Amino acid sequence: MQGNPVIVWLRRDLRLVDQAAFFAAAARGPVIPVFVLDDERAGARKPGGASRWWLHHSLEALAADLARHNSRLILRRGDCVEHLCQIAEETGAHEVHALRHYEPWWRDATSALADKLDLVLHDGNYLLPPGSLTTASGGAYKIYTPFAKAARQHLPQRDPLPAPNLTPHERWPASDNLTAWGLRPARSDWASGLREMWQAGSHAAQERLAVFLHKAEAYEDQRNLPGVDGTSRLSPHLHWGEISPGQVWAALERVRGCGADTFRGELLWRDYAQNVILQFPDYSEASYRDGFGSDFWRRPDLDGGVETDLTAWQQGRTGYPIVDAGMRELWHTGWMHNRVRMITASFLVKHLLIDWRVGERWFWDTLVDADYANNGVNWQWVAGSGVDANMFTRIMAPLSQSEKFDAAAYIRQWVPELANLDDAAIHDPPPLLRPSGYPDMLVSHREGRERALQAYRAMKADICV
DNA sequence: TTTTGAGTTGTTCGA
DNA sequence: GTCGAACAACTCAAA
Repeated sequence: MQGNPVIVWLRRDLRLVDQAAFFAAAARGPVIPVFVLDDERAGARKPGGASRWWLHHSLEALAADLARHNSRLILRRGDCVEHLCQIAEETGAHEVHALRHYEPWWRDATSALADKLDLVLHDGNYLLPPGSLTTASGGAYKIYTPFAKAARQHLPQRDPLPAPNLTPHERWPASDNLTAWGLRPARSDWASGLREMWQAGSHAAQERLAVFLHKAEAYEDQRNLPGVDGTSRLSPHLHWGEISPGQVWAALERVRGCGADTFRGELLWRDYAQNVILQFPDYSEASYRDGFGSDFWRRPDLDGGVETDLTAWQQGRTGYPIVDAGMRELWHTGWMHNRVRMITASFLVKHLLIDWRVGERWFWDTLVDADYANNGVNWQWVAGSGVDANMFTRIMAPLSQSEKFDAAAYIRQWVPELANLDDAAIHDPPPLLRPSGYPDMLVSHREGRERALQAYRAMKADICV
């Protein structure tokens, strides 16, 4: 029986297993999987360079997967509503199935499409549907801890959905050529470090999960050590939906010890961040709290040092070994260890007193796991400008963080000009041991800290008037 | 309704 | 070296 085909509209849910849209669509008729690169959509964040690289390879992997299921991946570029309507008309498809996404531009696109076609939305890229949990008084959660507590109580026990049984389909609509999209670097090949580190696609994601399950027990002890490969490195796979968080959660149920539980808490942070952007769609664009407007920060138009400080931070030439190691790891691999993300972000926001949104944009462009919700929530947390309480006056000390979390080997790996220094000297190389090629500190910890606190005191005084 | 307890990931200072 | 207090004081969630 060959009924009307059904479109599966893919965004960042590029998998077959535990993908509710595929599963439901396959039960309704022949499936036409469609991915539309809609990066000129009004209000949308264009994927950053590292994200585009990842997307290229992830689509390639999904297309190969679909080919093994006697299916295809239809690629289109432009307005997603127009393309989906056109494909529906061309093929006689009567339904579009898709997973829900909560970026403001996807919410807009979804409602625009629902006006024109029979759109069936499914949950599946989060543990619980964002917005489904409410406090006792009926409001949405704003703070992580009570949110996570409630989420743990409400999580359904369910097995991941199997891959869909795709019935062969004959008449395929036209598809773009992936390579012609030019998602990979055009001029200089900055992606060699990414290629060494990553393999996109759901098979690679499953392998990452399998590897991590063997060391999840030690996660609690090792996750904060940048020099140890103690984290899951699942973030880009989860962001692109190559693996479902529900499947990761279920797999971790079988691991004993508090390490797995701590990691499940990290998965809940993903859900929490979606709840935040659902309530505050421009959360990644503007400070949540008053006082953190553009006159709080050093202004590039008034302070010529801002531009050079920013460049030094981006290039990993701040003179703080742990900061430089992190920023170079990011540039080289498209990823940075979580502990070091905090340190480098805090350094930009507090020691350099540069608007967190500038740092957020850099991370957006350079991270393979760049995620609108996670990026904004975490930068605002570091900056102390967000819904969750992190005092601005808590200023991370990069040098003691570096020692505390044993970053010597990590620094040697990413800042080779310091590789000859011993453990005692490498976190804060004294002037005599500083190699000539390695820059002085942009600002001393004491001065940077004082400047930040001074700005904060001035802001508070201003608000109270 | 009012009150109370608590908030991912800290740092510095002085005893 | 280790410990506890101060930082500065706000907002949310739940009883």
